[in-house]
Amino acid sequence: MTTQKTYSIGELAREFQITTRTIRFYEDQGLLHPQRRGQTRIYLPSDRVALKLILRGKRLGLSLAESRELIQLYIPTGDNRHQLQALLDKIAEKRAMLAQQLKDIQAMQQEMDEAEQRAREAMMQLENNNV
Amino acid sequence: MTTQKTYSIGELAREFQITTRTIRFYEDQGLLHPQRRGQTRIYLPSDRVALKLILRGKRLGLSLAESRELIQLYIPTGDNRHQLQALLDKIAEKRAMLAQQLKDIQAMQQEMDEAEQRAREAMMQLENNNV
DNA sequence: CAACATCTTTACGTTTACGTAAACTTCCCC
DNA sequence: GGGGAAGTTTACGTAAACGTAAAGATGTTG
Repeated sequence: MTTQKTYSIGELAREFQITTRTIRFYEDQGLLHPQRRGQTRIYLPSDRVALKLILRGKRLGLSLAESRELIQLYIPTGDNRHQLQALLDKIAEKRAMLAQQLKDIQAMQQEMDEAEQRAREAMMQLENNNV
Repeated sequence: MTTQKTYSIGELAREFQITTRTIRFYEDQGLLHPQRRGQTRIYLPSDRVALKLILRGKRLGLSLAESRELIQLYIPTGDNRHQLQALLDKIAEKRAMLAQQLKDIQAMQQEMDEAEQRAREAMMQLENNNV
């Protein structure tokens, strides 16, 4: 018997640097589904993974609704063909978004290079004028 | 004499698939600074570039405040050393963010691969059961 | 056993990023 | 010269993602 590790809401909040309010809000929005012991929420490793996905999604500008979709891509899929095709479509859609973001990041990185260049050159100018 | 091209608010809205309300809002937030001919706004190519940066920022999850910072990295920097150092710090900060996003994207792409695999396998199962 | 930490629910407040509507000029066209 | 089409300002509305506060249950520790 493999007993799973469990987490309290406070533990997760500390680990991920968010508030308990935020975690409860994600549950409210259907992104997390913790167990209960009485009133108290008990989180399993799978909840922790979901939380990681949500926060990663946030860093990439996903809405909670979008992250919920993403999480559902991980739920064991005993679906029918129609559902599976919809799933594949969603995956393709997310891929396209990621590809666009990759482009955006590369463009921004290049512009950071150029901005840094300009700043360094302006700094050199100041050095020279001060001799 | 090199006369610059100009754009109306409607032209830009159409080109970037946003509303004029949105463009005016960005001006309100200090992200755009169009000329005026009487009451009417006249946009220069530099405004158009700024708009592109804003929209790219949005795709990467930047707030308008963050995009405003980014845009300021492009303003000709006739600053003093202190300002320039602050500028370099900001650039480094944005770089770190982009690096994190890159990681996030790669992780997500891999998970999309896996999700697609699972979906395809589930589909194959259905095919077999139906023979 | 009193006090403190941690948990709970309920509910109103706040920020960001616009949407939507009203009421008004300006220009162009037949 | 009476409509449109496109521009303007002003202002209230809204969805998303929490923040913040109140009021209470639960556990544990000196």
